[in-house]
Amino acid sequence: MDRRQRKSREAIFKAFEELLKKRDFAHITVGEIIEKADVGRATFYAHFETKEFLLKELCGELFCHIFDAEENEHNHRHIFECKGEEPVFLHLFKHIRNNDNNLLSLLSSSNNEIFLGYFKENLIKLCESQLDLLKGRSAEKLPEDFKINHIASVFVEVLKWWIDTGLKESPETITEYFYMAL
Amino acid sequence: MDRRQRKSREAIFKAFEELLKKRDFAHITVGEIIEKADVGRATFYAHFETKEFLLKELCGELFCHIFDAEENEHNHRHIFECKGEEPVFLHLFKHIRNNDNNLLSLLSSSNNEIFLGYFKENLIKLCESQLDLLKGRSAEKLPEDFKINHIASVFVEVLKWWIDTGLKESPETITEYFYMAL
DNA sequence: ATAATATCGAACAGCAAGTTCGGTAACAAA
DNA sequence: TTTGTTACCGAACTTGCTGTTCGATATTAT
Repeated sequence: MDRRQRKSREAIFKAFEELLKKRDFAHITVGEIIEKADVGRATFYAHFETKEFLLKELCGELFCHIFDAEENEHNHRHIFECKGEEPVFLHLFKHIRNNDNNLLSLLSSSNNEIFLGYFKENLIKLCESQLDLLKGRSAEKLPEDFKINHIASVFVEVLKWWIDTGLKESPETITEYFYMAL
Repeated sequence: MDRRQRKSREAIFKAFEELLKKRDFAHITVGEIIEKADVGRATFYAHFETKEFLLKELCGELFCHIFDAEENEHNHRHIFECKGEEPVFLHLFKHIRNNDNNLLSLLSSSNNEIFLGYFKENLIKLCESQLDLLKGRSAEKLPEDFKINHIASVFVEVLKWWIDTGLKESPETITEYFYMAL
């Protein structure tokens, strides 16, 4: 890809992320984005059809980097590789509190619902391999798709509570809360 | 209140609800609302500052009728009074499937996240009196505000799943699912 | 009957979205 | 280095929606 294209694209993404931390998505204008990114109006529309497509692509990159990296080549370390023995949900809580990929900033903004929605979508794929978490609980006999959805839902809701109450607990403690709530 | 005012207000609410069933809130225009409601543009703005205020007032009326009626006088039967012995959550599931107050239509539309958000807000007040649902479970030792939030969250997520999968279960069954998932 | 007021309808300014186009600068390949 | 291509700029433009204004009309309450 042309270096100019890459530069413009990156500048737009970066400006957009900055704005998303501080303002509702609905109230962000293309004018603000291109001013902060310092690119021309026509350039923006050469890259993205609309504001909505920009958001979609941002989320795609964001969660692709976090969740889909496990299918990559061996030279690329992703979120689930770093400490193979730790429970995957503890990993997630740790990386989030670390603000990796700027995720915490976005989940803490007024746009949290948007990003939590994308987050849950990707989480569901992961939860299909975690059904044994419900072994021995009253929930064990529920329909499979209900259980998958339930695990992902509880994770997202615990995460939301954790962020809303100011990240007071350690990742280890909040992981325990998560298991207890399941 | 002037009869004219009441008529206009009702017409606007009704038109707005119809549109909300079929279209994203963000893409509904004031022009569409007043055309469907058959009122003048100035009239709309005499009643509501913006589209957003209209939505807020609609939700206020909607959930006030459902949740806050228990503080009313005795001659008004609300959602929690009709069958005093039934569990309150079963009541809720029943009334929702009944499409009382048009709630199911709104929760099934593309605007479901908006209404589920308001729904959860109101549900939390109710859940403060339902903490004994977690007695004897692993979740019993969690912080109180966590538990309240958890019960409301699971209810909303179960409700969402129920609607998304086409209301295939009876209210009784889905209530059991809810208790098993807690 | 009278005074108050809600409505209408049409026009208006303001703003943001998305398009167009000619000129300029950066790029990649020979 | 030269040449053809491509991305960018910037400014002007159309379009569509928002929210306001105002005089005229019809409805309401007293």
